[in-house]
Amino acid sequence: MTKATARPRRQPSMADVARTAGVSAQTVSRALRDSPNVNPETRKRVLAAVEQLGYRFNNAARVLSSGQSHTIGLVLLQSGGYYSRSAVTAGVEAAAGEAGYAVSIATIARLDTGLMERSLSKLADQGVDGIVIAVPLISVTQKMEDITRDIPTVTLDGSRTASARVLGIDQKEAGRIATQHLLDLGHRQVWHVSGPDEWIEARQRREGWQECLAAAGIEAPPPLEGDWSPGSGYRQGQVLAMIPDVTAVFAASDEMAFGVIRALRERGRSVPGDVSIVGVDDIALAAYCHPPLTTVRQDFYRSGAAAVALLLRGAGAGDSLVTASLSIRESTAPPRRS
Amino acid sequence: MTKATARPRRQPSMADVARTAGVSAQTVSRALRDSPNVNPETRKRVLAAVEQLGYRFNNAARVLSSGQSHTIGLVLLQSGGYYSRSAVTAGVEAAAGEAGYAVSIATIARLDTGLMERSLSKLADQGVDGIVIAVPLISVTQKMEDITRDIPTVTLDGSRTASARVLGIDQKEAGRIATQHLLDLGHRQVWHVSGPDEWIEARQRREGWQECLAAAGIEAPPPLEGDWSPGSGYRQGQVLAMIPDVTAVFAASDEMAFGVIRALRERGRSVPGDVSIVGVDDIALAAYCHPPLTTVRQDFYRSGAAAVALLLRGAGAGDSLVTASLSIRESTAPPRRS
DNA sequence: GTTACGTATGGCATCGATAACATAGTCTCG
DNA sequence: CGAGACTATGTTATCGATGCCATACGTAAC
Repeated sequence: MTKATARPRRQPSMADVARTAGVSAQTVSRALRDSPNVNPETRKRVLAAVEQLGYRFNNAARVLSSGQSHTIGLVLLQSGGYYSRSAVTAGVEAAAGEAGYAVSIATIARLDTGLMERSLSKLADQGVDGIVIAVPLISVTQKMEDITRDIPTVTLDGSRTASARVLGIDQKEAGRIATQHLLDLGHRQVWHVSGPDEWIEARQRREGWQECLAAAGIEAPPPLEGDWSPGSGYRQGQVLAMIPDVTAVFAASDEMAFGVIRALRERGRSVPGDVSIVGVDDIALAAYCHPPLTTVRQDFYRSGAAAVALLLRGAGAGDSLVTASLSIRESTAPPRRS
Repeated sequence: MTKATARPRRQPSMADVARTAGVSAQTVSRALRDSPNVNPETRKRVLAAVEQLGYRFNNAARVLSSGQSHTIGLVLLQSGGYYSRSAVTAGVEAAAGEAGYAVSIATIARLDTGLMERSLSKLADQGVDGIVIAVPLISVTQKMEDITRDIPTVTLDGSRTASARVLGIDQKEAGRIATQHLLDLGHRQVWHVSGPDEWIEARQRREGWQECLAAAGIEAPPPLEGDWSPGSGYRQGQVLAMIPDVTAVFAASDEMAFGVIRALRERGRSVPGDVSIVGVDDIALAAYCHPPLTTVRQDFYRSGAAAVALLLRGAGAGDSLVTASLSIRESTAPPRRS
């Protein structure tokens, strides 16, 4: 080991590398990046010096002088329940990482405008180059406008800010697919357990359901609102169990769907014998619980990745909503002959 | 507005604020942070100027001059299946946020030493002040040693690096609790569907199971290895279904447990009538699927938070393993009289 | 044989905040 | 009432990399 042990632990800087390699700091900088004009021989010397000293560039300095943080911020909701969360995260991180970007996260405990403002501020303070909001925007304040004006932002739901581009999975389509499947089986009416009304996803799925029923000339029954959790599905399932002629239910999430199923069975209704149920998400358990759940699968991973692409490559790639597809399992069947 | 509108959109700097407030930049800096010695009057002027200009501090500059990034890195596994992931993330982010730290994430696609090295490098390059590894370390390379020597690191499983402090949920305890519950019900033998062997969590749960059986004077049957997913549980469940005298199974995750249940039922074994099953995690669906699953609940959120505390407050808080508790539901029952 | 241009490299200012030191006042106490 | 301590503020150097401009040397062109 040639390294002096005197200095306790200062990270070597570019100047140190330059000295070791016998060139200027500027040349080191060039050699370590693009650099159309660096002698291959020189570059080799520089890289050797880097290796020898264990040099690691200082991100802060780089950001300060270049003005680019190469970091994008991701706003998430803390709620453990919502399945798409981790898939979106993974997609964002993968796409960002591939482009050489880091991902910094800001979690909000619940849907709240104040918390949202604070998260965006936090990310803005960190100097992120772009922001992906994976949470529905319930309202857009002046402060949020200010931030998203300066920093490119993509929201993953259908809400719109002045400057935020919008990307999202086509949630209406999910509602339509699910409902149509039940109608195709022969059901005359389809009930709906929706997500919380603040969620644009929830509203869109509900609209898809309504439109599909309307197209079939059916008047939609009042939707029952849940909060995505199995427990809320269970509670609304208890309500549904008291209504005699329910034969088909579309739940806005798989977890709620299983809650509904449990409530119905406890009240003596069989699934799919008496009632057919469709969920949304296609969580891993959907195929293994009892009964295996028919559900609408959506590619959140891809959607997260697309958000980043949109952010980095600017417009262009955009607007292509990731589409939904139906996984048909045993929780749906034709209605019993009456 | 005294500011010239010529400059299109440069973020205002501290100097600008100082000028507007009629003080020096240093005073602004002091006013905006701790600052025991700033005249309240002056501070008010500064804050007014900040407000007026829409000043937002430049993180990179702050990091560069202070040497502290106020960011901690979090290493995650991309696998959607593993439930604890999002809970840990939330805990880490909450605790970090409270302490004024940002969280930067690095996801690895699978357990692989090379990928792990790259993630750590990435985080080190970003200049994080600390790292939380929420993934089992299958092996520790020289490079990883180098990085974790410079940067305080906490791993959330039981593995040890030279300098990484270790925090973790007591996984052995989880295995013991689950197994003991089954023995207490009167079962004479408990089978085990484990997680992948690279996971320390999996090994520890298996050890807990083995020790518990040993303490009861029972020779443990060979464990069946899964990968945490419902599908792997299903496949091992098919194996179990072919063995006549299986009456109790401990699965190392809830998702695998449901896979096992499905396979057993398809082969005509009822749960809990013929076979009792215990899982681990207490996912939201555990209480609502059929049958409701008896499972070992562990507080991953708290564990993530504890990791951050350990990182920031140094030692001291440490070593308190978050403990496990049993949620008893309908998937377990005494064995049928034979 | 100049002019013009391309390549490889070095020098210096700069990004924006902070640390360390310096400097006026103000207060306290023997 | 002058020394020492404390308060509030300003000055200057510094963190580490990059942008811009300058320079030295070839080399192709007219």
